[in-house]
Amino acid sequence: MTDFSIKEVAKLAGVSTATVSRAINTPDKVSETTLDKVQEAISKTGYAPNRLAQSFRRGRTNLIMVVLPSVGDPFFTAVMRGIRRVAKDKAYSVVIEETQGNTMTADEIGAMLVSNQTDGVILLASLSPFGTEILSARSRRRIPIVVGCECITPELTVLPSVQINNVAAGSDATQHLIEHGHTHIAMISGQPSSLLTKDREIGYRQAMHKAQLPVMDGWVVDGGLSISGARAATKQLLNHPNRPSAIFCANDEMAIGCLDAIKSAGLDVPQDISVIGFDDIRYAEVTDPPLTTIQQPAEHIGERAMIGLDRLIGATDTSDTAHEVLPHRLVERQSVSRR
Amino acid sequence: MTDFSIKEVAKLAGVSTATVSRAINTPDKVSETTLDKVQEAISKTGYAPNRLAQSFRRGRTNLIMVVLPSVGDPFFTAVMRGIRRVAKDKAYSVVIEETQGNTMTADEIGAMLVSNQTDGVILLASLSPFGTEILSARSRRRIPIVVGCECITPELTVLPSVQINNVAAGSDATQHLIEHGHTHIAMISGQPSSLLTKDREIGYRQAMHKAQLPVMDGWVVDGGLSISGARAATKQLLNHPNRPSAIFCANDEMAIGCLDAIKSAGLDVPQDISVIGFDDIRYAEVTDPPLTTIQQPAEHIGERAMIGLDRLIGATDTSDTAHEVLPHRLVERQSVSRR
DNA sequence: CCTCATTATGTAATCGTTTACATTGTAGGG
DNA sequence: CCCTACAATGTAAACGATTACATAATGAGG
Repeated sequence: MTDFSIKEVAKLAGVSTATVSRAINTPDKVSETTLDKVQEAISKTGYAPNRLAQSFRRGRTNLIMVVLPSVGDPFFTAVMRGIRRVAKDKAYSVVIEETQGNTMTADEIGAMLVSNQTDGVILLASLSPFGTEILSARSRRRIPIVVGCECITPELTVLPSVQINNVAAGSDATQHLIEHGHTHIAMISGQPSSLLTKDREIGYRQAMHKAQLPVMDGWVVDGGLSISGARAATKQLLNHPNRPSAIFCANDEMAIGCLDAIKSAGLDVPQDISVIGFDDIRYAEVTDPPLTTIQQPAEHIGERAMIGLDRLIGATDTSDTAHEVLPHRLVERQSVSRR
Repeated sequence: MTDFSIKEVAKLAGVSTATVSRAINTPDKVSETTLDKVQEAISKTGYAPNRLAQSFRRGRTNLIMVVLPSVGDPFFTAVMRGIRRVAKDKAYSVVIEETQGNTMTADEIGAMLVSNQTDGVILLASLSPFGTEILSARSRRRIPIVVGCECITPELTVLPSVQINNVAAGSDATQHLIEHGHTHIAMISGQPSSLLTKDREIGYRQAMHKAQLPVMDGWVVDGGLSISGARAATKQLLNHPNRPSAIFCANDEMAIGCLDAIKSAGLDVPQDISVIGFDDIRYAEVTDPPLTTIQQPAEHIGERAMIGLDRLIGATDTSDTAHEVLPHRLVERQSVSRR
C-alpha cells in the first residue's frame, strides 16, 4: 500500500540500512544468512529503491536527451531505433526534444543542459544559433554531448560526431543523374538553418560544376523539409522557363511531396522527370514509382552516437572529439530514367 | 567552471540558503533588497538549481513516460505531438518506451512504474499480458496512469482512458465499402495482442453481419501492423478462391503495404480492388491512389490524455476513471470505387 | 592462548534543496 | 510607550540512498 523505504526493510530484516544497501548493490560483501533475511524483507514489503534518491546520491539519472528536428521523420525514427537499442543495453532511458515548430528556445536548451536532469545529450538537429549557448553550458557543467547527422556549426567541431559525408553523398546523387544523361538538374533543399541539407546542396553544386553543367537561377528551391513544402517547391520548378528533367530532393520526405506534385501536374516519373531522394526511409520502396535514393545507415548512426555518448559519460575527461564518418550508398529503384 | 550549489550563492549574497531558495521559488516572500543581492549572486555564479536534488526533495521528476508499440508509426507520432504540446505547456519532459520488438518485459514495465522515476504514465500500447502487473504496481505506488487509443484489457477499464470507438469506426469503414456495392470484403487485421485492431475487426464483422454478408474463411488475415506483413497478407487474399473486391486494412501503414502488393500483382486500385485504411496518417494523401481512410483525431487524443494525466498527478486521489470517447470520421479519397 | 588479518556489520556523514519552526525586526493600534 | 501582528530572515531537520570509517566477530598462525 504505502511506500517503503530502505529503513523499513532494514528494520524488518533486523539489520542496518547500510547492510540492505550492500545486499542490493554489492551482494558479495554480505553474508549468506543476512542476504537471505534482507531478500525476504524486500519481497515481503515489495520494496524498490527510490530512484530519485539514488539519482541524487549518485549524481546520475541514467537518462539521456536527444534533440532532433522532428520525431515524425522516418529517418530520425530509424536513428532513434539505433540509439534506443544501445541505450536499453546500457540502462539509459531516453527523453526526446523536438526543435521543429519553435518548441525550444536557446535558453530552454541551455537550461535543460545545465540543470543536469540528464547524463548527456545527442544532438541530431541544427542548433546553429545556439552554438555558443550550448558550448558554454557544456563547459559549465561538463555535459557529455555527441553530435549525430549534422555538424552544428563549424565552431562546434569541438564535439565528437557521427555522420555520413553529406557533401560527398549529395555529389553522388547528382552524379547519378548526370550519368543518366541529365543536364537540367534542379534541387529541392531544406531551410537555410538545416546545415545537413546545405551540405548536400554543396555536393550538388560541386558535381554540377565538375560536369560543367550550369545551375540556373531558381533551380535550387527550399522545400522546408516537409511534404507540402516540397509540393510547392516542385510546382515552382515545373513552371521554370528552363524546366529541369531531374530533381534531387534533399530528403525522402520531400521527394514524396515532389513525386505527388509531378503526378498532379499530369506528368510521369521517371518518363518526364526523374527524381532522386535522400535517406532511404522505409516508405521509399512503396512510393509510386519506388524511389531511387541515397541510403544512410540511420540505425548505425544512432548506435555509434549512443555508444560514444556512453563512453563520454563514463569518462572523466570529456575532451574526446572523434569524428566518425559512416558510409552511404545509392540504392537504385525506379524514379530515375535515362534521358 | 565548477558546479555551484545553493550554499555558495547564499554565502556570496550574504544570506541563508533558505532565503536563496525562497528568492527563487517564492520571490514575493523576500524583500526587494535581498532579492537583488540574491539575483546578483546567482548571475555571478551562473548557479542553476540541481534538478536531481529538487526532484528528490519534492518527490517529483516532472517526467512522464509514454508506452507505445512503435514511435515509427506516423499515427503515434501524431498522438505524441499532442502529448508533447501540453506536456511542454505544463513543464513535463517525456520519455518514450516502445513495446514492439520485445523490448520491454512485464517485469521491466512494472519495475519502471514502481521505481517512480516518472510522475505518471500514458499507455498507448496493448499490455494485456501485463495487466495485473501494472495494476499492482499502480496500487503499490499510486502511479497516475491514463490509457490512450486502446483499452488494455477489460479489467483495466479501471483506468481513465481517451480513445475513439474502434468498433463503431471499424463498422463505418466496412459500411462504406458495402455502400459502394462491395460484397466480397476482406480485412487485414493486427496481431491478436493488438486489442484495438481486434475492436476494429469486431466492427467489421458486425457490419458484414448486419448487411447479411458472409465473412469467408481466410478473409481476415494478420498483417502484423507492418508494411511487409500486409504485403504478405494481401498476397494471400489475392490468391483466395473467393477473391475479395475490397480490403479493409486495420491501419494505414498496412494499407500502404496492401496497395503495393496489389499493384505488384498487376492489378489496379480501385478498379480491380478497393482499399480502405485506418488512422489517416500524413502519408495517406500521397499514396497511389490517395487512400480513403478513417481519420482519428490523433493529436487531440494525445492532448486529452496528457491533460488527464496532469490532473491525475496533481490530484490526491487517483481514482478518476473517466472514459473519453472522441469522434472519428471517414475521409474519402480515391482508393475505393463503386462496384 | 594471543595477535593479526580478514570479513561482516553498524554508525553516521553526506549529497543539495525545501520548509516547519524559531527568531528578529518593524509598524500600527491602543 | 507597550503590545500585537506580521513580514523577513535564519536554523536546522528532513528527504532516501550510499559509503568512509569504526567496530565487532571470526579464523589462522605462532
